[in-house]
Amino acid sequence: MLARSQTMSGIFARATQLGGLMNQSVRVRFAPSPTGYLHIGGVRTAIYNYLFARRHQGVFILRIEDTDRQRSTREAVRQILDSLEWLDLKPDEGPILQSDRLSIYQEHIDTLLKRNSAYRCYCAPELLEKKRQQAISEKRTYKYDGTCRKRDPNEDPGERPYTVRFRMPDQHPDHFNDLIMGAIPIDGERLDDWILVRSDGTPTYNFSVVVDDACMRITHIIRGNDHVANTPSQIMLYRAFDYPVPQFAHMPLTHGPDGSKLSKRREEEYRKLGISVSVQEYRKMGYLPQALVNYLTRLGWSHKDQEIFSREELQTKFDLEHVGKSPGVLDPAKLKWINATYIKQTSDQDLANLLVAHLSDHGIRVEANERLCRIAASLKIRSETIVEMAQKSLFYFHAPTEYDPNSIKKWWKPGAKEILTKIREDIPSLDFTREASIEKALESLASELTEGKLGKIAQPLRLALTGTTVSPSIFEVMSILGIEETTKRLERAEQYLAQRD
RNA sequence: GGCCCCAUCGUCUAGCGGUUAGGACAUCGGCCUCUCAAGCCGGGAACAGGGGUUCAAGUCCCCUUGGGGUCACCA
Repeated sequence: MLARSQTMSGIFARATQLGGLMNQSVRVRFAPSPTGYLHIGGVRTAIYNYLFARRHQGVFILRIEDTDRQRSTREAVRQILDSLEWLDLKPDEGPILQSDRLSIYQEHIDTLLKRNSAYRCYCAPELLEKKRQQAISEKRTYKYDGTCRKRDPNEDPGERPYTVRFRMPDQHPDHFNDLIMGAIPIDGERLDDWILVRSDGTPTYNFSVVVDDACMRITHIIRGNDHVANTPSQIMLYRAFDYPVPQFAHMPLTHGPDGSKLSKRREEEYRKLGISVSVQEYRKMGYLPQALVNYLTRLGWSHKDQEIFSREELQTKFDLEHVGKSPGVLDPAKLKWINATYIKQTSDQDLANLLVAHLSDHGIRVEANERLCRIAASLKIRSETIVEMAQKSLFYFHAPTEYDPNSIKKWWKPGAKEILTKIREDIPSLDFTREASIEKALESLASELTEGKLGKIAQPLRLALTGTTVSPSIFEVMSILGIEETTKRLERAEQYLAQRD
């Protein structure tokens, strides 16, 4: 009874101090660990947090979980920042580094120790490992046996290394309420005196997360489903501090085509399928950030039948209620379709700007001038990615060095050379700035030479100009290539045919 | 293995007791057409299985099966 009222007043005091959690504005966070590039599943978590914050006029915080100094790198932090910026998911606060907050954890440990809610544990790691192995072999759930729990805190065990453990209370709630998953039972058997501070003095993840989330007054913890099992232990820690317990929303994980959680170790496999665990890869593969955000949001969340959402729509429509409970499988085909949809909506100038970088991968150095805009315009309905667009635009920059053999067989039958010659001779009389002018000329040529069949002229011509029989409108191609280049390519084809025949 | 979660077309999903089970991607036809696309029209394709509850079950309950997650001095 006494304990209960103390707890209640503790919560009240804290809540007052914080301005009251009830009518407090939403504060969410994304907390990746900087151990490599940003994981695509992490991106989805970031998006949901970001969108939730916007929807509720809340604050989106970025926190870097770098207590594992072995694996954390500055480079990884930079990559995370870059990726979030690319996706336009910039945090309102942060990045906050856990490694800068070590003293805060220390204070919290002192509090816990003082309250007898934690104790030092001198058990040797080897011994604990042995006990765990034994539990496993006996098919029991391993649980710390509490050897050091009963130790007198004032006794001096000397200079031996120790960890700090949480003194798990006997009483615990029988469930917690998850905004996505619903009621999740809490299994007391799984609650044990877990480690808060390692023997090297660094805080463990479960400990630092709680302290940080509480101190940053996070109201809603939206994170991956793989954290559900930790949640009960974390809730118990909030209670030990008399901190208000935030709302939890565990979102289903993103799976690979094989149906299991995406793994960074399987990049090779994924590559062949057109997917990746790394966000940056999607950028390299020519995806638009808005398309990726649209796809990732819609993977696991829905708004009736709508597929395409502007950022504004996402920010007003996103809600946790319509997040599904089952994992989503990454589907590159749908991602491509969404990307293609976004490409069509993107201005020629923006596409040209994107193209510049991808063309340089092909050794082509150009600027996003008017010509490149026209090239982009000619390709935008035919490209699912910017990479594909760049690939398809190559013929604009390089005259064909060879012609597709099958196409030659089909379209450059004897007599083809005469058609090409005729076209070339007509060129000086055409207005190349107007596609209609070219179209008119070729049509009249068709009625003269091929019984009005434009295809019989266009295809041999296309082969001469592009080296293949697939390209944007031939009139558009000629117009973009210009009189001089078109003439040159025609002459070259004629030469080729002259040699052959 | 213990614990937890999940289950509608191949994939993402709508559905919140009464539907010809809808949409999107993919796929397959057709139209359009200078090729390829885009666009338009159309087809095939799903409630994992079994018990209940109910006048009525994709929708509620239980079991089975299947899938996933998690069990550290990692995060």
